[in-house]
Amino acid sequence: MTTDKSFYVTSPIYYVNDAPHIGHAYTSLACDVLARFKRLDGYRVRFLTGTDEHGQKVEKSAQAAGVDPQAFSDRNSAKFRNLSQALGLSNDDFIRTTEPRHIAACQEIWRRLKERGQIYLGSYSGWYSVRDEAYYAEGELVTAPDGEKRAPTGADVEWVEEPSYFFKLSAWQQPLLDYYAKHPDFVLPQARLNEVMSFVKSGLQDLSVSRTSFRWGIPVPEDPAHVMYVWLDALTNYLTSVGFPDTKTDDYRAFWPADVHMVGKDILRFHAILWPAFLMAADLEPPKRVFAHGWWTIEGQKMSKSLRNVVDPIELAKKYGLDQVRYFLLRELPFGNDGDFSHKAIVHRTNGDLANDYGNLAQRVLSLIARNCAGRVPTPGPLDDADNALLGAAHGLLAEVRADIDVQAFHEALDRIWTVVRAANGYVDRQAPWALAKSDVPRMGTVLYVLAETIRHLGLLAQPFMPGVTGKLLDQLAVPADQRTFASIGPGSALTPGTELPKPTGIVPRYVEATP
RNA sequence: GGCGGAGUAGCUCAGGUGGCUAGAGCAGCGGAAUCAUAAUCCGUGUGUCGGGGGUUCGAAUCCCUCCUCCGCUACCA
Repeated sequence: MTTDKSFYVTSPIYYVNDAPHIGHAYTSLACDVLARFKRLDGYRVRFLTGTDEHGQKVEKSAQAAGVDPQAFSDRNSAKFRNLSQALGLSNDDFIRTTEPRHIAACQEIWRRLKERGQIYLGSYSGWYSVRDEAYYAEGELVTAPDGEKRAPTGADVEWVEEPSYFFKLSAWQQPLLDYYAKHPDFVLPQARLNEVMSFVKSGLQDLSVSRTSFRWGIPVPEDPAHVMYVWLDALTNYLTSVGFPDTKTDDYRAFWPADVHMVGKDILRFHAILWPAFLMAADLEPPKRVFAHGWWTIEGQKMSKSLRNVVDPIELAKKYGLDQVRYFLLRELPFGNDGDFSHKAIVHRTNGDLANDYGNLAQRVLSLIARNCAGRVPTPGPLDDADNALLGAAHGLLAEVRADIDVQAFHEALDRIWTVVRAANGYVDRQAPWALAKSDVPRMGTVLYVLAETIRHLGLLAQPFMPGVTGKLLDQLAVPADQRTFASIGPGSALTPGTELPKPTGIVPRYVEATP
């Protein structure tokens, strides 16, 4: 399908100093659902993910591991690439900040900012701990019993100054506030925009955007003693992927400004304040939306290395099934909220919603057809009110789900689809096609046709969330590959009576506890 | 401390520009059915809508106040 509609969604680039965990998977899956939905809805889509590889932490971790930072980054970046594969992500690009294309983009952004007088050389001063190799903010310091200021780690701190380039962030306070006012949906959930605005209102200071204290970063053009501040480096990846600094390319024109930057709530500020400020200062357009989602606890506990409860998403997918994990993460809680991931919850949720409601609906309908209609799509007769009500609900779903997806309300979208799943199960019981098989065969055909059409829609619409399960469902309805986009929603692409169907098999297994 | 959000059935939440007998899912209880993955369907909630006060013919929904919880309050990412 050709179209002039385009959609650009990004995950953050993940820091190679971390091991992939459920939080990374969550962000990426949300992006993936958006990307898949928009593709099915006729958009030209670009979904970007990747890894963030510069910074003092990486430099130090590499040192500790006895390898050079590039080798360290190569190794850990590969873990995130594997994660994308294991999750079945449909990303169109995987960017690494150590790639030449990205270094070029960053240096060009820098030049632009410099030319436009947005960056100046000054000196960065602050409380520095030699032992921790880190600066601390005034507020973080603690006063020791002897009256001396100490780092929160207890280390000695000293007041030091180093030369640094600064970005005139202070100049963008009002333009940012104007931008927020003009784009009230720039940050979602809305409560997060309030936080961002109050932060900006409280006053912005110029930002140190270069460092001389370590080397693992992108050299500042014409002053290679400095490397760029990691966030200026990292955020620019969103531009790199669409071809920047070449703003004339097809990709750049189609995809910039980005439609959604999906981020965890911890990095919202960088995306909602620094990033639009950098862009405006470079005379580039700010993104259309930043969505800040919440965090998962594990069995009621915060995930942490020390608790050793860090969940490997690949293991989860192996244990529960990839589509089950996808469904659970996006259905269990309002997107944006924090939630708890527990074994009990995912089993309850997926057995109840997926196996019992969704999978079993498909199975009962398909096997009724297999047994009573010689395995062919039945021929419908006249439709009564009950038939029209169910079909109408199925046909009307797209518009409603689309509205939910457009504000990243994944849980609402799924809830809405499930109202039709439940309605369909109720319809099966009330119509009792197994009884009609003995009393009124033509009516039975109508009922089963209505049901087949209904599950076709339920299959089409759930594709972004569960590509595997829905693929099996659509296969069993003999829906051709080219009739699986949302263009096939509605009666225009209805199943053709008489079409031969494959033998039905279950599409979603129940999770059965291993008996000890 | 400052700013912001939230407190609604056992659980998770929706509603909230004031006005149908306050809703959904799950759990529980009762029943039906037997096509299906022992899956499904139907029925069932006397809830102080956090407490108190106020405005109003009428408030979960507006105002005041109190209590509780949560988030944000910049340069490791």
